Amino acid sequence: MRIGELSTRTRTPVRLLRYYEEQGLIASDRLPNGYRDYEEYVVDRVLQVRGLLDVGLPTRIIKQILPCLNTPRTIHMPYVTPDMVATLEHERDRMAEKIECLTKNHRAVTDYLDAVRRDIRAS
Amino acid sequence: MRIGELSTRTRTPVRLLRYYEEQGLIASDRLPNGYRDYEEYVVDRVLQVRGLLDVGLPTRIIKQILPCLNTPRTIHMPYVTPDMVATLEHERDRMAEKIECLTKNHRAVTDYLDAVRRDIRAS
DNA sequence: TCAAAGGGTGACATCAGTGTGAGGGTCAAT
DNA sequence: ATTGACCCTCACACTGATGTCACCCTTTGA
Repeated sequence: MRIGELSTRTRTPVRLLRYYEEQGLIASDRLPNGYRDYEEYVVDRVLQVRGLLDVGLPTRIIKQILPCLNTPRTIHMPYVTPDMVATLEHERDRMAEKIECLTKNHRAVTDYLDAVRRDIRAS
Repeated sequence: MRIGELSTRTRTPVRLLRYYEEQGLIASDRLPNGYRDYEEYVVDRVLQVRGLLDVGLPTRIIKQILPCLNTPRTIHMPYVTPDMVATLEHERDRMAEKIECLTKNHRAVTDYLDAVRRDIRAS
């Protein structure tokens, strides 16, 4: 598929798709006329990338996490250096921290909203 | 306490503390000589702010969420407009999405690392 | 065949969160 | 009285993710 379709299907500006490619987050073939040509799986990949960006991870890190998200993953195993393992472990821990932080604040906001609603109903 | 102590206790550059204040995320009194003077609770507040920033929320949003994190919260109730409630509900939902996304990817990375370790031990 | 829609590159702009440095006060210890 | 540590403001710079615009090519349909 060409970039326009990928854009609408992922609700992502064309500009960003090119940017993600520039950052090595997605890949594309080229048609004879130079147009980018994407495979079907790229749709999911883009959504994954956007999710991670939205959650606060930088492209640099996302690039390293991406191999973990492939199925079958056996293909990518031989390329893993101890260095990369360390990076991934670190990122995994950071993600855990973020989950904890978000969960805590999510609860706080929820509780607050509940209290507000009770307050309104009481008045 | 003065800004230096707050900085070391929160492991946050002085520059950022001033920035957070400029953005309305923390408050300070002033000593007669113009130095900022922080109350004890600001330490937690800064950590909260940093956590939320790290998780991808912009200061603009954090500012709106902060009232939810106060105890006792009754003091802040009267000021809540329906508009703010809507914003908070929206942010709460976005946080839930982020938690889900992070959890999914955290699991993926974890599984991947497990697989890698199995692979190494087998070789 | 011409216009419109879609694609390509490149570059500059913006915004938020930071870093950093200049230039200048305050205060405590020597 | 001076030094050094700490504080102040102001301001310019950078990075990363994005918006936007300029300029040119290709494909498609009236």
